Amino acid sequence: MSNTQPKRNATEDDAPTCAGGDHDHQPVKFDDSACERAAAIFRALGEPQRLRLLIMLEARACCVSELAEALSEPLPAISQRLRILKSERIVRSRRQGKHVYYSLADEHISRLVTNGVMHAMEDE
Amino acid sequence: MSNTQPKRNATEDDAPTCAGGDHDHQPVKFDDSACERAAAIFRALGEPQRLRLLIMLEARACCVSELAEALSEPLPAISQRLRILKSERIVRSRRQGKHVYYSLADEHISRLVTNGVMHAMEDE
DNA sequence: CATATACTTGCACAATCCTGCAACTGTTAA
DNA sequence: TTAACAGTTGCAGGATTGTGCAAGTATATG
Repeated sequence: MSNTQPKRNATEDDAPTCAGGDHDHQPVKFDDSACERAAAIFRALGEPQRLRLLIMLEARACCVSELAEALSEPLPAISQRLRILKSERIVRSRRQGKHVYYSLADEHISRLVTNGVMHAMEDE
Repeated sequence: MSNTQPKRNATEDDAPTCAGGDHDHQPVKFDDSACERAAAIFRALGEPQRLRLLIMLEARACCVSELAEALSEPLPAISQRLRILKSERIVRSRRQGKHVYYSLADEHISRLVTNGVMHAMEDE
């Protein structure tokens, strides 16, 4: 027998670690929904334009027109991106008179953004 | 054209990002390429299947067939995903006999993955 | 009420990306 | 060398997603 195989070569007598989806064991500490939720967050962070928005919001809360002007982009585009970020609970909006101010939802997000950009800067 | 917009001490000069300039204020210090690089990393983390792969690799290095079996997915699919992750320098591969073992590239990535999943679990 | 400002949403087009199958390369064993 | 195993890569199809313009809401002011 090929003992070159790491350890497991059973076809299906041994339940896979976290696949399947039939029953939840607890070999893995992450359930499926958390995995998908995390991926959704990462995906929302995965566009340069949205990320730039978040980087600006990390410094301070901004209203839409402010962001649009700073990034030299049409206001609807900014609004769309903020909408996506908000739908993932990455940003939070509060109305103040005529303006709607956006800010990062919590410290976790802030750290995620910072870590990602830091890593990118170090790496290259 | 009275601007009712909130105070913006910065001039109408757009591009607060330093595309070429060096010394800026302290609002945000990041260049465009870092932003795109970071977005690329986030995007790579932004698919549940890839993220699951990374979560497994966070525990220990695995070879492709091992991952394929654990996740009950065809081997080419796993290989494709690993290829994408490797192209972003998120994972690293080392050959050992017949097998190719993959592992997370560095601690930064590991922390990014952990933070993302943690956040997802807390949030929902 | 009417108007201007601030922002949002709908819709169509284009680009991107994921998936699955098949064929190909590389490595070990006989 | 051949055969079998381990991974990789190429190529459509199909779905998801970003973009831009236009029209729609919402709030404040005259």
